[in-house]
Amino acid sequence: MLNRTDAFSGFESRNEKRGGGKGETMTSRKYNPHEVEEKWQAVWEKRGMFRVTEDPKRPKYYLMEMFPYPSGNLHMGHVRNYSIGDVLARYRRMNGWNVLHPMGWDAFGMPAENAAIESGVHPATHTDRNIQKMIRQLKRMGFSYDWDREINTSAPEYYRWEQWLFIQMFRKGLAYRKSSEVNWCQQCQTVLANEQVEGGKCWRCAREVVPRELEQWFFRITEYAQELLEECGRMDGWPERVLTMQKNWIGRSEGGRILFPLSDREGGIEVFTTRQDTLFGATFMSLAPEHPLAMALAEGGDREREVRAFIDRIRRQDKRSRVSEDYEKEGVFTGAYCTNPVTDERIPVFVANFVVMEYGTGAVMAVPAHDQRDFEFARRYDLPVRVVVLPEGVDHLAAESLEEAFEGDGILTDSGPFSGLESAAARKKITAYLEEKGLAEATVQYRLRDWCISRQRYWGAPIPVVYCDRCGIQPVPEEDLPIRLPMDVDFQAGGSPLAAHPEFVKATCPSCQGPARRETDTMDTFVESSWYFDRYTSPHYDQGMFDPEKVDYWMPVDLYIGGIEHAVLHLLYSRFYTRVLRDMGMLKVDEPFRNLLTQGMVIKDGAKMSKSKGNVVDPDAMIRRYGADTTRLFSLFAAPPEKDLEWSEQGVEGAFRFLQRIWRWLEEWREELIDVSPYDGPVPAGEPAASLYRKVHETIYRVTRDIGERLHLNTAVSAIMELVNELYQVDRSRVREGALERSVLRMAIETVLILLSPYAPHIADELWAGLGHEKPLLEVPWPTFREEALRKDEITLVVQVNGKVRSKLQVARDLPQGEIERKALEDEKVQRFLSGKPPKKIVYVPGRLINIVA
RNA sequence: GCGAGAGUGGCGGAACCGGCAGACGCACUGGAUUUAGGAUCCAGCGGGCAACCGUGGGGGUUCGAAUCCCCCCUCUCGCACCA
Repeated sequence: MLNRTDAFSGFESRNEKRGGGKGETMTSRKYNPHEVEEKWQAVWEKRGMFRVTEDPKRPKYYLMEMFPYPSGNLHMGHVRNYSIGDVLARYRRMNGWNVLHPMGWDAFGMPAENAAIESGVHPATHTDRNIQKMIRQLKRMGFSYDWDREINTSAPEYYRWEQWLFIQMFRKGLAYRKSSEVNWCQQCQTVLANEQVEGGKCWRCAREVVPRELEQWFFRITEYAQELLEECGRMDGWPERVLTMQKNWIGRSEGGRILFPLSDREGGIEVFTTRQDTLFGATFMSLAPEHPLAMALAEGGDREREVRAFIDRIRRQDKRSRVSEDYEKEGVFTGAYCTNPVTDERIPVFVANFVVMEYGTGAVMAVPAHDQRDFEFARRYDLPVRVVVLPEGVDHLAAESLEEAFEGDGILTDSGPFSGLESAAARKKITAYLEEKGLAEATVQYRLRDWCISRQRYWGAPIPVVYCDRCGIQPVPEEDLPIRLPMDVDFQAGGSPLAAHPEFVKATCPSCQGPARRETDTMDTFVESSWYFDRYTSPHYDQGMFDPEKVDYWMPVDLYIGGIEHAVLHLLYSRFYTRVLRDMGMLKVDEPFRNLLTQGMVIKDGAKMSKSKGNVVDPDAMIRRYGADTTRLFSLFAAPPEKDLEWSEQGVEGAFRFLQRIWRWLEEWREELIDVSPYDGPVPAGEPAASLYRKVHETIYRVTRDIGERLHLNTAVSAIMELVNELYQVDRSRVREGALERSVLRMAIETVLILLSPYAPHIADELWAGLGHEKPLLEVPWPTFREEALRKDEITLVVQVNGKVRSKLQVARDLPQGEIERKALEDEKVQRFLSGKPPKKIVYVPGRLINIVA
């Protein structure tokens, strides 16, 4: 363990013998972060400084960070995320905004339940204990949360409204039940979310996960696919990267559905294709092994056994390896044929391992000449290849000598009346032609699938429905909400504890009053996080999900900060939920998050911190050794927010040194400055006062812009450091003789403290109070800079010859161009590089440089 | 394969809209102070003796390019038999 005195050793001895040198004796205090931080945290709490209410007189600013799962341990990723948020929240407050900055707990989820299975501690107890621990950690970091708005998603007061909304969604058909294939762990006897399957294995017991067909609850997110996609194009406050990921995830393709009638029997096979222009080249059909017709077509024929064996084999294969890159394409002929609707040819129907049931119709028209997969398949099984699209400028392609499919658009050939058309036009015409015959329709296909929200787990919000043998699925009456999780459950039995709880399962049908069976699945935890930002606006409201007036005042969130790992799931679900609530008349906004900041990971030794790599840095240890201010400061200074941050112990030392440097400077100057008021006027006459004054205003300008506009939190720290370096250059004797007024010096150090306060609020408040101030810095207005202080009377002009810097000129800011040119040409160094030749051209950029072209 | 982002000293990173490359910090070196320093303060710190050369490599536009354009290389992330 680190020794606390290590960090302070410099002070211990220094303090003993301070006071000599400059003829003064003062008892100086050493910087003890713990003392300072705990003191100020208590003051802030006592003043209730972080509480916020609606205020029509001030502009609102809703800033939040993604809430954590209460694991019981704050990690560096949290520290970074919340430090970024806290700087911005404090900055906005000091600039006059009414800032909502809440925190809560994404409290449902598997880890608590797994802990219960292993240790016997109830998930609720486990979760509450963890929350208490993390609250202490967050408070110890000094984050400015309004704790009165704390949300715990596992509280019945919260999930009650989630159940309520579920019922509304059920009534509108937005929540529905269907059979689907899910990840099933045989060891744990439960469904696993996709993100809980690691490399095809259960993340807990490492047993192979198998697909299993189960009835599940879904939310109809696909209903909003088009709107969710379109809005991506207008969300200028989100990183392009995230929008692209969402667009890809939604995955819109325009195409058509085409019916291939079956030969020798009733019915047909419907395919989805984006390449209607290649229809004349479709020489066989491929079905997914899961396709209902796959087995049906083979049944009774001589290929039945072979087809069954193939389908069984493929379906047993792990889904993951089935979609891997090196998966070899194979298939089996079903013995059946269908008819190409434009050529009237009989084409064989295959079952192919690379066709997936989940996309389109689970059936693909195979065009080997123009699709690489079909091409490989055709070569392997010796199926005909027919070229029907020629690349621009090519008038013939021999199918036999083709080495790969031509997948581009081109000019149609061998396509009956459509030959000669361009691909794009042909797609439309061929679809229209078949539409008339009732064999096709133009459709849009999305990759996005409906959101499966049921989980066969205990620690989640119960889905509020009952099953009645007579009346079917019945939503629970609203007055019976919340459907509470029973506490007396057995976790050791395996399987879902709710299903094994007879009193929970036993229910009455709200329709016929007869006996019914309660749903024992719980909701995906992503459901809770899809609306918690609405709930923060009125967390104790008990008449509905949230108070309509308050939600209208605060929403949308002005800035949302979190990790990129939620780029699709959580952020897409929240966007969906916001629209559902809007369409129910409960919200007036379309989008929940106006601006999104995705912060980078915290890494150590080049890798993400993880227990298995043994490179975890514990925030508690950092606080113990350096304090919260240093921990915050380093995590903000070492990299810009969006980039990954390499944790460096030496870097942390540097941040700690910087804070000590400010502390020490004030120790040395306090007596000189204690009775002085800060200078508050125009640029003072005479040096060094004017220079220091300018530096102060330049710093205000830079820090304000870096935090407020550019979100470059790291460079703002650099700017403050520069100002502090400048303060260390101040010559005490010049102050004594009056060349540098004490008031200017006082203004400078006060500015340092104000600008620093969002980053290191405790030490800033301590030193601020030490200067005699009563109010904490959070209640002090942010300083403004004077324009005229940024304009220097005398500027350094760069002099280039042929684009290379050769000299510099000190000139008056408003010196006319002619004068400047004359001075530049007279310059000795310039003359050397001109070697007597007259300049061909002179480029003058006012205030910046002059370039002489020889 | 497709899409996005990135490549700058020994390291983390600055450099706004094309105008002094390397701010600030770390590491390192020297000095001061000190019984001592792994503390503090001050100074130095891309390469090269120099002319000069330097922002992944090559070309281009421009008076002038880390920044804009074209080609290539490398890395990171996302998607990926999507029909």
